[in-house]
Amino acid sequence: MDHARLADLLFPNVTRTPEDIEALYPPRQLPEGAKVTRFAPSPTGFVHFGGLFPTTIGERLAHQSGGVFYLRIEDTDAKREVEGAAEGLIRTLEHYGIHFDEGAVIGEDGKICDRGIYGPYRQSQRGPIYHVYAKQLVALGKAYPVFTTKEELEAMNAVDKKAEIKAKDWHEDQTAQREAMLRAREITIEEVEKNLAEGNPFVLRILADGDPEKKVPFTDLIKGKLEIPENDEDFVLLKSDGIPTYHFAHAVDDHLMGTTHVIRGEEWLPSLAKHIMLFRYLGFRMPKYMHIAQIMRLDENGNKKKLSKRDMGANMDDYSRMGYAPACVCEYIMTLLNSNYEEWHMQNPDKPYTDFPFNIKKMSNSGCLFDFDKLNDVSKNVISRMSAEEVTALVTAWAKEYDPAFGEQLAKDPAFTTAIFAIGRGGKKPRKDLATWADAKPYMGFFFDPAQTDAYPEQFSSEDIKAALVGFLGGYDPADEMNAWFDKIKAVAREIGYADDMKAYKADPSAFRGSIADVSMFLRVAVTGKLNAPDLYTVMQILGKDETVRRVQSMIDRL
RNA sequence: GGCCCGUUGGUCAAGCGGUUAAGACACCGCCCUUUCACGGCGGUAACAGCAGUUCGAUUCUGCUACGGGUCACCA
Repeated sequence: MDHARLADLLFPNVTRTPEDIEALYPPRQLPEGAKVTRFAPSPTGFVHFGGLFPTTIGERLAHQSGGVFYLRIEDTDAKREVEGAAEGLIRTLEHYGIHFDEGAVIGEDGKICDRGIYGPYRQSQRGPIYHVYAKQLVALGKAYPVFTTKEELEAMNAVDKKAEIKAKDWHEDQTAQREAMLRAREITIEEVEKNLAEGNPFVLRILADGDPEKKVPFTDLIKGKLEIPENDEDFVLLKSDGIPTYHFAHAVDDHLMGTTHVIRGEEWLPSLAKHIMLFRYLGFRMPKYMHIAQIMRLDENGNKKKLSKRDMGANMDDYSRMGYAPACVCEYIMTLLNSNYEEWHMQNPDKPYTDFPFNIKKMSNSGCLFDFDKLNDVSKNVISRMSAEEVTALVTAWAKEYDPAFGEQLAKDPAFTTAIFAIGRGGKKPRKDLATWADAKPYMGFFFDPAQTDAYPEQFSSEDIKAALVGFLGGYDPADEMNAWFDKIKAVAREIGYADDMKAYKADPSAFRGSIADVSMFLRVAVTGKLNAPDLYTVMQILGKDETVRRVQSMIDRL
């Protein structure tokens, strides 16, 4: 077989050499130790939690080391591509504070364009580059074409390959595949010419020289020392439309773009042998790899499953809908990423997570379960540290989108809303009422509208309650300091036979009709409509005299 | 089914041959408290199993079990 001739036959239009291409991609001028990482999504949908995870690692590693973090769009499968997905991906990532130094970006016209000199950053636009390397491999005798007729191709596209194999016996299928592969290798130059003349499409397959009995040592930055069986599968390099497969594009792009660290899910581990082979054939130096464990979820049977796109809690846009602040989600991700993050954060409560010295060694090598309880806890802490102004702005923005009527109320008087969120905020022990913005309404919605009123517990008579409320109204003076205000409530309690001192009440409950706690509750329900609410004195202060009196009077009227 | 990866409490996890096996979340109890939220104190709860190496294994090795992943002209 004349490989050079075959190469010319297969790629008549490719005139450049790999050297020509290399010249276009000069080595990056970066400080010692700087890492170059990338996020390389296929534009087939939204960003999901399992994707944000490795992305955050890449971003941290690059920016922490003074390196480059870039975005490359792996749009090599036109069939699966979703219109507008790439733009959505970029916007979502931006929302979570992930910024790219280079790569595909959204231009001023809202369309995707390239920024940086290592592009193009969309694989669909890199066809000619891949073909140069493909031609080289053919010329070297390391790749060969496999032709199919158009009819065969259509038939292949029609069946679900994976389902088909699943139905078959694995062993039988693999033996058949192996035989077909060996046969395909024997193609002659005459057959190639004939097929080409007939216009039959071909895929380019690698000629694998590996022996799976032999293991090659490989060090993964997370998994540690691994033993990878050599690849003996003639996997596809170029599909029949001339577009590369992931494997081929990965080798060419990450080499040319100067990626130093590839961060990807551990589902890629089984194809690592292919990549090792490809880098060797191409004469490229391999980047370092980090294969990270998948985020898991629990299925109906209580078994762990990879968190995939369709799952609850997978779509990052769902978090926005649920009212999780990006800062909270990022914080949660950091706790999962590095086990010592929480400790660091407790010691540095005011520093942004980007100050945390992220360490690869501290990463877990087994898959963790997504835990909403933990997310909520982290989230409450993050929000409790925000200023009232910040909370007001974020809750209002969220509500305007997901609960417009409530959003209107919040926006009507920002000073009023801010005063509400200032309750118990600041200081050493801030309130932690909010895990999501959606928690705001049940927490403080009564300020705007005590629509639903909790019922008074049955053991209290309407007469007692009414007497307490009337008594309160009689002495109510909004100018009172908190102590004076509470003393008056105590006085009311005494008048109606309720204990004004909890110790006395607890010592002998039977001596009283109830306690000051109950009287406070009568008032709380009247004013807030709720059995539980933030500090009542402050609530009344914010509500103002007129509204407070109106609400208490309204309750009296209803009793 | 072959290959690969993994396995410390309900969850996330420290631990790198000798520890009373951290801590966080969740849960329970007590305290603080006019409710709630916060905070404080305490509690329940774990090295998948079996061999081997060793004076000594959670830690090293092997096997088994279980879980996960992968085996496309998808990434």
